[in-house]
Amino acid sequence: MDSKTLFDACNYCPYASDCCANKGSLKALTKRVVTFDKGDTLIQQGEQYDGFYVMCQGSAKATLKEGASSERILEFYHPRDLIGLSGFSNAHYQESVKVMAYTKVLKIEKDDFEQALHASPVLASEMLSVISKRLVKRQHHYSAINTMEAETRLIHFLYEEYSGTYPEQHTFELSMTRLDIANYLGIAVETLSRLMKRLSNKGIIETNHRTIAFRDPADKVLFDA
Amino acid sequence: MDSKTLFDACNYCPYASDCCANKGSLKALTKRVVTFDKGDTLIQQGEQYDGFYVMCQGSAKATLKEGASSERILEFYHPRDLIGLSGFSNAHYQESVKVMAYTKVLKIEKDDFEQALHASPVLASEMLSVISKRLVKRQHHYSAINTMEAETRLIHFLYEEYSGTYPEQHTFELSMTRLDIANYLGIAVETLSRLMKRLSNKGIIETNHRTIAFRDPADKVLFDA
DNA sequence: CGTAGAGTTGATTGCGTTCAACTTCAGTGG
DNA sequence: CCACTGAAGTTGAACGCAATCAACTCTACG
Repeated sequence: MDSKTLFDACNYCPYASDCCANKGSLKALTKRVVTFDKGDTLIQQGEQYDGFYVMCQGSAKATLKEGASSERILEFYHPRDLIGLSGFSNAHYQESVKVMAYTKVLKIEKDDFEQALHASPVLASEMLSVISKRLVKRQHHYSAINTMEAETRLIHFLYEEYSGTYPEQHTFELSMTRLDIANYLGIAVETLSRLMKRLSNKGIIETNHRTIAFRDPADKVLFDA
Repeated sequence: MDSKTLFDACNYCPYASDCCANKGSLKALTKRVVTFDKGDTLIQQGEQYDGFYVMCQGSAKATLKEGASSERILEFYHPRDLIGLSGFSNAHYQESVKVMAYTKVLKIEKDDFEQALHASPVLASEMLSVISKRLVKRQHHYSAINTMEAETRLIHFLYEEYSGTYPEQHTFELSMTRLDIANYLGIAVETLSRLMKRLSNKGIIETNHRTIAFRDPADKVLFDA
C-alpha cells in the first residue's frame, strides 16, 4: 500500500491539481488508499476516532442519529472532500458516513496526523482553515434551509451538486436517491417530486431520472437573489 | 492593560474555573481585555480577521447577511464562548457579531496566536477540538430545526439558554428580544408569542417578560425524546 | 418474471405565515 | 414628572405551503 499506491492514486486522479491532499502540508502526510463498495459504512457514529479521509472517487453521505428519531442527512461528499473531521471534537466520530457508490479514499491516521502537527505548525493553520470553512459552509446551507422556501432550496442544492462535477458540464448526474435529497433538504419526498416537476415545467431544468441539466446556465445563479 | 488587567479579569470571574481561557494551552496566551456597550458591533462580516475573543461577561449574537435577504441569527454567545473562529477560514470574518448588553471579552490577537501555535503543537489540537465541537453543536441545532416542530424547537432553545446560566437556577433571564429568538429559530414572532403562551398554559414554563422558569426541572429534558 | 424499493400523483389536513389592529414597555424631551 | 414616540410584544382572522395518507407506476435486480 502507501507511498507507491498513493503516488498512483494522486497521479491518475483528475482532481489532483485541485485537491488539498495534493497541496500544502497535507501533501507530505502519510496516506493509505482504502476502497468501499456501495452500501458500506465508512464511519460509524460514536466510534473511536482514528483518522480522517480525503475522498478520491465515488460519493457518500453523512447521517446523524439523535435519540429515537430517524436519521438525518447532514451532507453529501464528493471527490476532494474531507471526511471525519468531527472526530477532532472528542475523539469520537459524531456522525455516520455511508457510501452510495464504489468509493476510493485516502486515510490519514490519527497518529500520523498528530506527529505531523508537531513537525509543521503550518499544518495546524491549514487544518483550522479547512474546518472553519466547513463550519461557514454548513452555516450558509442551514441559514438557507430556514430562510428560503422549498423551491429555492432545491435549486440551491442542484447547483451545489452541479458545481461539484468536474469537468463542469450542463448535464450532471445525481448520485443519491430522492429520499436522501428530501431528507437533506428537510422536505417530504412527495414535495420534492412535485418541485422537480414544477422546475421542469418552468423550464429551469430538464430531468431524466437522476440526470439533470440546467436549461439556461444563467439560471444556476438564481439562488443568489 | 494586558497581564495585570487580565489577571484581574480571570481572578474575579465566576466562570474562571470552567473557561477555556483559563485552562490548557489557551491559558498561557497573551490576552487583552476589551469592553463593549449595548448595540456595539464586535465583529463586522467581511472584515479582515485579526484575532478571536473569549467572552467574559454579557451577551452577543452572530448574524449572517447573504445577498439582498435580511439578516439571519446564527447563534447567541454567553460567557465562556469563543467568538470569531470563522476568521480562520479565509482571513475574513464570515459573520457579524453584535453586543446585546454591556460585554467584556478577552481578545487573542492573530499574531500572538500564530506564534503560540508554533511554540505549542498541543494548542493546535485543542483549537481543532474546540472548533470541531462547534461544528457538531451547530449540526445538532440545525438538524433539530428541520426535524422538530416549532414547539419542541422552542423548548430546546430555552433549555440551551437555561443551561448556560451559572449558577444553575430554575429561573433565568433571556438576554435577547422575541424578534431575535424567532429569527434564530426560523419562525415568525407571532408564532413564537403563541408558542410561549401555549407552553405556559401547558404548565411547562412560567413566563414573565424575559424571565423564564421551568415548572418541573424534569421537563427540561423533554427535548431528548 | 416477480418482488421490493424508488418515484409519482391526487386528496386532505394542519401548522405556521401573513396582514392588521392593538397593548405594553422603555426612552426622550418639554 | 408626565406626555409622546417608537420598538417590542400580543392577539385574531384568513391564507397557503408543505406534510400526510393512500393508491399507483416505474425501475432495478435476483
